[in-house]
Amino acid sequence: MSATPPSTKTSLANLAGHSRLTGAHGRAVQKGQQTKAAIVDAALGLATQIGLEGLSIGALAEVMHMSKSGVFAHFGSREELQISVIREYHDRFEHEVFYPALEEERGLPRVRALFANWMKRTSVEIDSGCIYISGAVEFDDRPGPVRDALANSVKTWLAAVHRAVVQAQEMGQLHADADAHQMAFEIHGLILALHYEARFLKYPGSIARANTGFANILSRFGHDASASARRKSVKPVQSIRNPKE
Amino acid sequence: MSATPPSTKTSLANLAGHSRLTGAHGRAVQKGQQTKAAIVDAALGLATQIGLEGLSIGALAEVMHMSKSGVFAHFGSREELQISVIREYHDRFEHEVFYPALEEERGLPRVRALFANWMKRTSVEIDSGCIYISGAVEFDDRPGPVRDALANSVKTWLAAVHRAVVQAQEMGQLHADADAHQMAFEIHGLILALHYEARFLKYPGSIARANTGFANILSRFGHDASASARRKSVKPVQSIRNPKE
DNA sequence: TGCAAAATAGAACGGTCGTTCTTTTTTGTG
DNA sequence: CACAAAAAAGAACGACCGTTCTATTTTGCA
Repeated sequence: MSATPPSTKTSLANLAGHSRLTGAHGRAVQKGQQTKAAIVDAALGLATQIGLEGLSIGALAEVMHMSKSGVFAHFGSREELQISVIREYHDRFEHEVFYPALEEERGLPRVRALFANWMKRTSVEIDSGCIYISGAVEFDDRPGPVRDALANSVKTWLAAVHRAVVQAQEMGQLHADADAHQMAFEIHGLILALHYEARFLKYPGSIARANTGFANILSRFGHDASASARRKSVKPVQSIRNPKE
Repeated sequence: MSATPPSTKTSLANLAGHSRLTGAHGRAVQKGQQTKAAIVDAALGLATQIGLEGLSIGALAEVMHMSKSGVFAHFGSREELQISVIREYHDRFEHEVFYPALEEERGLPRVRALFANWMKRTSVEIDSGCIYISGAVEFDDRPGPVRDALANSVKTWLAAVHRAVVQAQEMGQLHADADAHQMAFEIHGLILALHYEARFLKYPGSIARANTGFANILSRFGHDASASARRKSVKPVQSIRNPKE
């Protein structure tokens, strides 16, 4: 929560490149970006614990040993701070979960790697909290740029999972007529149930259950073992087909 | 969100029965309980939308066309108000989801009914929000009586689902060696994924996916079709067995 | 080293929050 | 109808919030 490098690209300050030095009047920009990155880092730590909505500039300033206005000046608004936090989280998620999985070969191995990395991260977040989950609840029906940033970030990730499943299908490692969206949905559910039951309810064994659930999903959508009765999984349950949504 | 009857038992006011009339000095209690129930009803409506933490006495007073202190006096603290809301939600959930399913016969039919009723309610909550989900995020790591009330309520419900699954096992309608906790976990995941993807991401088709997922689970844990290769579902994935949690 | 620009601090603002008091109104029954 | 108890209103509190404005300090190149 604090060992990460400054990561330069914090946000929309230096639009035109010049990757360092020279502002309009030949002036270097450095210290600002640096402390801003440190602030975002601390803010991310706070936000994962108490949520993006709970994140207050006063508390953040205290953690940073700075004045409220000093912190505030870096962002110009609380919303921009929240968005910066989301961007930072997105980047870290990408580097910890997504990119490493790309080094596994396309198809089932990559799908497994994506889930394994996701699980690793979620296991940590059982203690720390997860912005993608708490943020979803906080910005459920609160439109605006923060919600958009959050939703886009999540959608990008879920699309990556879906894409990996489709690739596994194309390579003949999963049933060709299986529904990749269905599989991604069920995997997402496992992660959410893990987070809920382990972090909130403190149920032991949740991590093992999520892993087992993933194996169960693979064994149903894969066509190795026992591909007998059901293809394309099963029809929806008879009784409830709510026309809504 | 407002058509429900007063439901008398609001909370810890009239401990000793006398189901109506006569306080300590031979005085009837009526108007108070009545408006208190109305306040809780309105509070529940607000809390499902903006969360238990977002629920403010000022906003609630405005909705009720009352003064802040007038509303406050009924609860004595914000925490007690939140707990009252949780109790009210618990009762409604019980009456809409749990009790009706008890009229189905023990075993698989009751499991199906529980899930169907749960889905019906969740489908509504895609628009309104759900306290069990938002509250879990808000009180993740915030100990206290509110968290306890919420967690106990959820645990009661999840235990009921688990019990129904075990009964279906005992009646030979599911694999005897299947893990009932695993099945309950996966079902819970479907509901959470539905809520997340439909309410936050606005993905269409989520309801159908949750229903399909349930059918998939049944077809794996049930022993009718294709009970070939895997019993007790599958072993956890090899790579990640995090000792934590 | 001087000096402008950038970064930070400090004080104050209007607003909302939960809560506490005191006062007024409403209620229900003897 | 009277009258005490219950319910509701009203005003004020201290605390924190995001934000604005002005002053001070720090920074980094000429």
